[in-house]
Amino acid sequence: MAREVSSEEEAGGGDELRRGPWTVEEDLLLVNYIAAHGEGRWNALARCAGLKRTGKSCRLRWLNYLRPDVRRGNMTAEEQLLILELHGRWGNRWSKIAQHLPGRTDNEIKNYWRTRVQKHAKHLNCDVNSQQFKDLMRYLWMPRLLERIHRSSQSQSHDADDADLSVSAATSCITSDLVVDAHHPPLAMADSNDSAAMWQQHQAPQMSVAGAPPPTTTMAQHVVLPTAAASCHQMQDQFVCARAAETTTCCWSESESLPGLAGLYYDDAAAALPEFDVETMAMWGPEDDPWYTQMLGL
DNA sequence: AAACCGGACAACCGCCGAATA
DNA sequence: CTATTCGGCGGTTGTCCGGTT
Repeated sequence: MAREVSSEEEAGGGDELRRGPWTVEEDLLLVNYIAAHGEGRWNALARCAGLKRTGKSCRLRWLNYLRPDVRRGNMTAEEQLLILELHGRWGNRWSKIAQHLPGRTDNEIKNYWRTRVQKHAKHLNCDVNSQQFKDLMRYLWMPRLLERIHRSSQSQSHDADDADLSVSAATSCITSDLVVDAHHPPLAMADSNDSAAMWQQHQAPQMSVAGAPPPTTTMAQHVVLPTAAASCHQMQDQFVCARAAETTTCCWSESESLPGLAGLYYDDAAAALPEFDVETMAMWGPEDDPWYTQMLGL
């Protein structure tokens, strides 16, 4: 947030390096200099631009705030889902996660995680890195986000022309490369190890409906899903199928703390998490309250 | 109206590896 | 080869602001 420079600050500035919030004048200096000369060599840039800031400070200000492609505002459901998903894979690799959310900075994602996700872990009185909390995210919050994405894309799909635009640019860029196959990992993602691991996590529980023949393993109908919404539809459908099946053989989490949880759907998961308070499970705001109420049959 | 509190986010710090002199 | 500089990253702190008491 830029603010006016106080008279004291101007008087006492001298050759001292400035710290604290950036002013409008500093922002203009930095933006204009980068527009004329490009970014990089930040220490020299800071000197040449006449900024009494460290090169590091200039770089951070540019990357996190001034860059024209920085996205601001609330995280979309798609972005939240991706953050949960990618954090589950990579942990606190914020810059790596940010690479998959165009326009979002590592700092913003880190702040989001700390202020939103960790806050809820604290309210639930469980460690954010615990398997219990991870299961909660995976079986309650992520399906919930999927549901919201699905619902919003359904409602927008009535506007046929705008259907694809309903998905944020952020996640559509990322998941456009997801190649979903009923029995094979995604074929095209950033790196093969990650894609295989992510596929395992996205894979639906293997179902074995009583009396039904086991699913064929020769099915190889690759479906290229062009948008995040499409891949979420697939995942959502898999959740629903899993729930519909009378008996399930789970292949998701092998949680020791919640051994029966893997592969369950909302109500099952809620029943398996009796230690959590209903109110504190409401992660996504007041609009989710009715959903939680319904979920728990209250 | 003022004090207090907590959430959100901007900014800084320390460390590390890569690049360069 | 070594020392220094630079850029990137993750953790932490500081600041602002709105809500509550």
